[in-house]
Amino acid sequence: MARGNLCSQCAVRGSALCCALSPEQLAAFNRISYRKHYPAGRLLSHIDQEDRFANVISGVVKLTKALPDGRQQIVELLFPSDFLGRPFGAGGYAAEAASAVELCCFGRRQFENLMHEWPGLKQIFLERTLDEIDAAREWMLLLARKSASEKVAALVLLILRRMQVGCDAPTAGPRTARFDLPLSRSEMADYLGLRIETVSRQLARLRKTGVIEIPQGRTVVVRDLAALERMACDLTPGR
Amino acid sequence: MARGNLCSQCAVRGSALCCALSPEQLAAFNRISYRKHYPAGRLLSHIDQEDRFANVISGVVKLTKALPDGRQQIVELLFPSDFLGRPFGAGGYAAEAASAVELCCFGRRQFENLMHEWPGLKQIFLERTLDEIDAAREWMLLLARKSASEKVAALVLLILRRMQVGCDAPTAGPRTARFDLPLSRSEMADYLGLRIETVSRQLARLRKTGVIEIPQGRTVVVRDLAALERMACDLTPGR
DNA sequence: CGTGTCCTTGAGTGGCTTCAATCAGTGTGG
DNA sequence: CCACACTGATTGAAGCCACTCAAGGACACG
Repeated sequence: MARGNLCSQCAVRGSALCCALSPEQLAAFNRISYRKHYPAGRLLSHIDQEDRFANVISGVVKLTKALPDGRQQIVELLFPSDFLGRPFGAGGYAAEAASAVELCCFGRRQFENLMHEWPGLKQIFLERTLDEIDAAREWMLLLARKSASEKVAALVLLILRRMQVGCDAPTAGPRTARFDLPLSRSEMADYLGLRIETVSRQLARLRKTGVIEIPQGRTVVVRDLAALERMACDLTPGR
Repeated sequence: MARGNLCSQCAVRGSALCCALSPEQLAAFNRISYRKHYPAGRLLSHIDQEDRFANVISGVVKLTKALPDGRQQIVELLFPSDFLGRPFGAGGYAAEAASAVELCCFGRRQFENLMHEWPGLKQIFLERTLDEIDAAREWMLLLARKSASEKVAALVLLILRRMQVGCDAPTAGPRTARFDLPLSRSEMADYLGLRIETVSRQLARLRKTGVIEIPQGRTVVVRDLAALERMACDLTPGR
């Protein structure tokens, strides 16, 4: 729990909610926030229970919903600069660190008050929330209508896009890329509405057709990005 | 297009976004809004294209997303008092009247400006948007993890709950209810991620087990609400 | 009475799941 | 250093649920 970090030097300064804050506001925000590290697999539910919210600084967080009988579904993946928490209401999700995670934490009430004091903050929070709805609906389309192979291709593409933001952002992305999946096969299945074996088989299929390589467990090399986009029925042209 | 309707006497006065408005604000809103009727099946996309938003006053509107090859999915159903439109961004949905619909329309820019002028409006809009996310994620769980019979039961339950709001709202709902489905079998399938034949078969199954009756096409009588809730894996106890 | 739409029902198929075995990688203890 | 256990991933075989294709019924309309 390291306080004293300077928000102005934060890795997600320009992309998280805080990008809407003036220097003075940022200084005020700096005073009420603190950083915290979590290992992969750690439950973050206490974040909600202790009335805390957070920004993801590094790593990936998964939000899951479950049925009483154990069936479960990841309903969102949070990447660096994403917001974690459910203001003005309950929630009902479980949050868990999918990889090692660094969070920027702050009090629920404090944040809600700041939103009322600083209209710019509420505005950008609202816009992000609307974007989240768009993303959720896009995923509904995937869950309901896409085949297993389309689903897996779409997920690889999603991770590729979200991970390479920040590291390097060439105007026109490269046609090939290498990265590590932040999810286990089981988590991929939980996000895609599939079984782990199906995910494995579809990844093998992508590998056999030369679209990707999997030199080692979680490492993926995209050989043919265009083909991957085609297979994913991707509609969002390189954001 | 009937102007001159009094917002203060509106059927959804207390439940739509406008519930956050003071009498003066409501009067101002009254001046920029007008009512419009649409027959079932009419595309409402122009609402977005003409930079207009709306509240649903009566009837049901469906929001759909589609893949290039024609596969499509209803991503949300809008009931009376729900908001139609996507402020601060694109959207990419098709809106269509599922039944005969009456809308309360207003200009996009005007509404966005009002949100900036009246913090209470923006606040309630934000809260509703967050609720929509919760609903979308609940539906993701359904689409990805529930069986066909669970899906159909959940949809009947959803419609039952959303339709009986307003007409009669006993504290503890009755254990039996009768209503008309605002959706065709085809639309039910589009919302549940199923085929029309599967929906038909599962409805027949519910009928044969005595949980519901279907005296006529779209008319449903729920005989055993508790059983229906059980079959739907329903988690939200009578809201 | 014919035509169209919507819904139902049946038969057969296929894609994903289920069950099960194997493999690779890692850590542990003798 | 190696045997062993354990976890995560892969692969195979069999089964099932929802899909596909197809026919027929119910009802409204001209």
